[in-house]
Amino acid sequence: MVKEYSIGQLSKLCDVKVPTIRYYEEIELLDPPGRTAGGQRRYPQAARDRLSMIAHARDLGFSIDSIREFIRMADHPSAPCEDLDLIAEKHLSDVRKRIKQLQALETELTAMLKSCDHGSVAECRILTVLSDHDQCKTQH
Amino acid sequence: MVKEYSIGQLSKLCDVKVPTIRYYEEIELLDPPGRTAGGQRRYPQAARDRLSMIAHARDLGFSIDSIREFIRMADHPSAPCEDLDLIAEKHLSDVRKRIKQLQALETELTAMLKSCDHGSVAECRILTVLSDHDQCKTQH
DNA sequence: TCCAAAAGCTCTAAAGACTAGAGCATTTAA
DNA sequence: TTAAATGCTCTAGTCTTTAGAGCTTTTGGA
Repeated sequence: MVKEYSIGQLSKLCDVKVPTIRYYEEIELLDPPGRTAGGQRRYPQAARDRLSMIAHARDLGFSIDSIREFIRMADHPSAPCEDLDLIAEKHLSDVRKRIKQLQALETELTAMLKSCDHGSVAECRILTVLSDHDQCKTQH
Repeated sequence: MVKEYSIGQLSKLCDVKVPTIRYYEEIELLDPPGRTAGGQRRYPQAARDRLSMIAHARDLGFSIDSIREFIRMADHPSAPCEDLDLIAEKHLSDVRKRIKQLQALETELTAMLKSCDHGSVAECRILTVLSDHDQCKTQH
């Protein structure tokens, strides 16, 4: 007998709030699950995997649209190579851009913390760094 | 005579859309500027600096509320710097976590592209990577 | 088996951070 | 001087969630 999950169980397992799960169904990011005689949702294991993937990708900062592409990719592993290649490449460059931006941000935040040596705001460079783009250690 | 900017000039200089500038004024992130006889906004240099700071901070991922804190502290320069420090620290650890996650994803996407190179159909591991935390090269 | 509590259902509305459009007024530059 | 560009306010929409009201279904213990 196959294990099924209620929406609440899925919510806990994937750390996604119940209304969010219903929202994902509404925007067709999740397939509509089966229902009990009383109308309650019952999810198969596959739904758990997918929701977990969505949650993880969201956490990584991917847009819903990007996730739709991931899903499309995953659902058609036999699609022509060029198509897959193109989609993957687009996402890879996205990921790399994101990493670069975050590394720039890391550098700046580290510099801010270093210069903010628990003095008063008068000497705190966080505000200076934030106001003046030329002060940035990196481009973005 | 002091240089003043129209809202459109400010928009171009700071790369912030015109309605967004008005929105920032509405939520009191920007001081209401002076007006011409005809009622158009005219911004002093200081407004440009502030908007530039706000835009930069938003770009770095700070929330409006965090920015409010920065501004509040800028207006009270004798206050201790620790609060500001805390905000930056919180962001820094967040940023580092995200960098690690994305680097793991980059690895997977690169592998996918490689397997696509020989004209054969890629075995799509992206969904697995995204769903299964245990598969990740790094912790998060 | 019965019943209260927990969990689920739909629907509406809000939050945060913008963004777009309608319809009109003011500035600017040829 | 006059047409184009820009600005004004106001309303309403976007996207991704999240919360609440009011009702129904499930579940677990007596």
